[in-house]
Amino acid sequence: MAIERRALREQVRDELLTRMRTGAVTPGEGINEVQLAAEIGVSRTPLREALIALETEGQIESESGKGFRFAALSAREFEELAPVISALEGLAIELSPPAKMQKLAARLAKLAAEFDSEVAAHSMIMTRDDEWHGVMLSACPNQRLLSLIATVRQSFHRYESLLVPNEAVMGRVAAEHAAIARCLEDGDIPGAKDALQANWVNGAKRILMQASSTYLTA
Amino acid sequence: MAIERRALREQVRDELLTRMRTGAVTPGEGINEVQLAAEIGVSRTPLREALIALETEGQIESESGKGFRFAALSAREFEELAPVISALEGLAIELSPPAKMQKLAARLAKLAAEFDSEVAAHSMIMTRDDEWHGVMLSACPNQRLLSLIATVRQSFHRYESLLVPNEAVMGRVAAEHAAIARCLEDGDIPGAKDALQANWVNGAKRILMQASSTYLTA
DNA sequence: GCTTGCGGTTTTGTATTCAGTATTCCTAGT
DNA sequence: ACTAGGAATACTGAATACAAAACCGCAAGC
Repeated sequence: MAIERRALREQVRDELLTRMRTGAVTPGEGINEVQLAAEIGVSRTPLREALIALETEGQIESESGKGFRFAALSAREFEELAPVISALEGLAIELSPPAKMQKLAARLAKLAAEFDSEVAAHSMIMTRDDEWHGVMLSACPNQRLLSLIATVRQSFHRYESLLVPNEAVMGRVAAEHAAIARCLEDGDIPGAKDALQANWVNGAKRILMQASSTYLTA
Repeated sequence: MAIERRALREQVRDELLTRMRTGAVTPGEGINEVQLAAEIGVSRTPLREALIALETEGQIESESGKGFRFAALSAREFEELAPVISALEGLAIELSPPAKMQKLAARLAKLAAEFDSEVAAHSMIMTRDDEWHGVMLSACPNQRLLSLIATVRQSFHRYESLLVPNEAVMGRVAAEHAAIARCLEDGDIPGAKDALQANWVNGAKRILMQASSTYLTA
């Protein structure tokens, strides 16, 4: 086993992300650095470093002198994220070698089918969704694009986790995966892109309608 | 005038960016924190915070224990950036209200024309290019998208600044601006997107061919 | 009654210190 | 001569300390 030594700031970053996704913190909430650092069990320095990293990713906001706060959730941003993700993932598919893509299609279809049957807990859905997209993107050679996608997906997942009922996510994910896999098996890249876009955008709309708007600010 | 008070880390970040763009540092070069901090005139803390922010933007790399280094320039990444930018900016155009877009078209055409005639220094070209794109994107309501574009453009500009002869940039920019403005005046969004994409991708290729590869690693 | 100025307190922003790790350079052994 | 080992050095990563700015409450004045 390759022993791994991760910087503290990375671990803190992950901890913060899970807290944000599990609802352990309320969106928009201000951050008291000493208190939070104590809670996590590190000093302020690595905490601040994690906060700064998350800030440039758009997950945390800050104001000079006022400190950091967890980014507020807004219906507006949620709707903004959908087209961005679909455009980026569509591009990723387009840039992937068609041959490789077609090979992946079978695996994707299988994963999509398994998905349906499985009674999945909320967190499990996310994990599976991430896994599926990981496979789909695994043929894309554009590293920079992949890293961007990862960032944006993080933001989106936060919304899904917090304000979306399980069944809705299930619905979006299942339909999306199946449709895309079908297109990819046929080598129909434009079709896959359309499916992606339709699912993301419509999915976001649908989700917003039934969202328990406890968290949303606007 | 609204008095502005920016955090030190922000100012350091800008300073680092200009150093990277003006070639004051060589790509891939390791960073000595104490030395660089002294040079800039701040302590290590805000410097590190700036470095971390730039790292999540992809402009700086780090390895645990080894510290930070300025991101190396690779032909590969340069080629990777082009399709990402064009996809994002294309999406931005698509999401902008057509009416507003058409209003902007005239201004864009005028700016593009001025551009040609002006004997522009290297830095001036960049400034004008930024300005032009700023106008083009000013009708896009998707904040998240705009912020992503800004980040990616930063990375791209670094390549252009360092390894591209003036005339080549001029060529790309002039052709791109004129073509896009024309399409937008006609309300031809798909055409504008195509023009964008063609210019970015071909431009990148052309630039790479004639690039003084002093800086490039691969 | 509402505003406004002041003192104290809390919290952030930055500097400094400490500890742990990588690197370098020298020495000793083959 | 060349390599392995180890001490010395330098630098990063994290913790702590300090300074400055923002918040809170209260009281005085309009």
